[in-house]
Amino acid sequence: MIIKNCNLNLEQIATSGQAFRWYKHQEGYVVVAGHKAVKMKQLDDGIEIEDEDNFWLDYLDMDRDYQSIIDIYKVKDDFLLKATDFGSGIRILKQDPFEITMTFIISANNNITRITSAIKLLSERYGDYIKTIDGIDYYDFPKPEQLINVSVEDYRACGVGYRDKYLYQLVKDILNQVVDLYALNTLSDSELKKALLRLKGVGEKVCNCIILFAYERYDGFPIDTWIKKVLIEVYQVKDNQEKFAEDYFKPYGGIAQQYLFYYGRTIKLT
DNA sequence: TACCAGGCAACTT
DNA sequence: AAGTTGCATGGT
Repeated sequence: MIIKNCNLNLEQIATSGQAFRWYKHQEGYVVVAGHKAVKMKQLDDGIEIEDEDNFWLDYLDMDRDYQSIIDIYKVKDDFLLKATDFGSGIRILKQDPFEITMTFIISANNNITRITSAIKLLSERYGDYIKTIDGIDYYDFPKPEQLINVSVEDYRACGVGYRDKYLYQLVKDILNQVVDLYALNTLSDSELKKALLRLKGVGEKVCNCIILFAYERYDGFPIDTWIKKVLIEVYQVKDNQEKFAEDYFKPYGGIAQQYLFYYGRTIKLT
């Protein structure tokens, strides 16, 4: 299918730090999501996906008008003007709660390369085989049931480091029906955050990533090491960053944050 | 070698 | 309540 939209850039989405299963492939990307692996290619005024499933329209959040959001932020200050221009093709993907929660537990105090490699290993070892595209095999992110016999050491062997025990605990809690990530979407923002913060390995930052990328809550503002640099060097805010961000970047703090992250990380502040 | 990476849990004060 | 410290691991 072809999707025409000017706020839709594959490379920007792939490198914006929200998804770890977009693989550069020939002229475009192979994207693994929704138990599928498909080729996507950039066009001048949109993208082409080698698949007809309407799942992708939802996954890519095509019902939202990102230009109207950019228009809100680009007039707030010069840095946001540059950031929204630079990342005008970014969209917030609607991703799977379990995969996102596991992924962002792994992301803590880690770098994007290692996170990507750990997610790939987990999928190859424990997820369903999906298909082979141009000689490369693609695997689904494992479902909790497929991780039932995976030990703390097994997680460690996938390169997740000391976060192994957090992953193990999360899967155990899900299998024992202590938590149901797929039932949390009915909760209010604050109740959802409280439920997620109870999980080991999930703190304020990871929680904000999870609610933004998997629960369509766009006011969470994840503050990581890059965003800290932006807040300090650009906005001169060193203390009470959460409070400042919540106020200054509303009402789509999470989306604004994504522009700041993508731009700030690219221009390498300091 | 020391520091960093989409921070967090556990511990101390 | 607020501040400090250790943490796996590969890259620079």
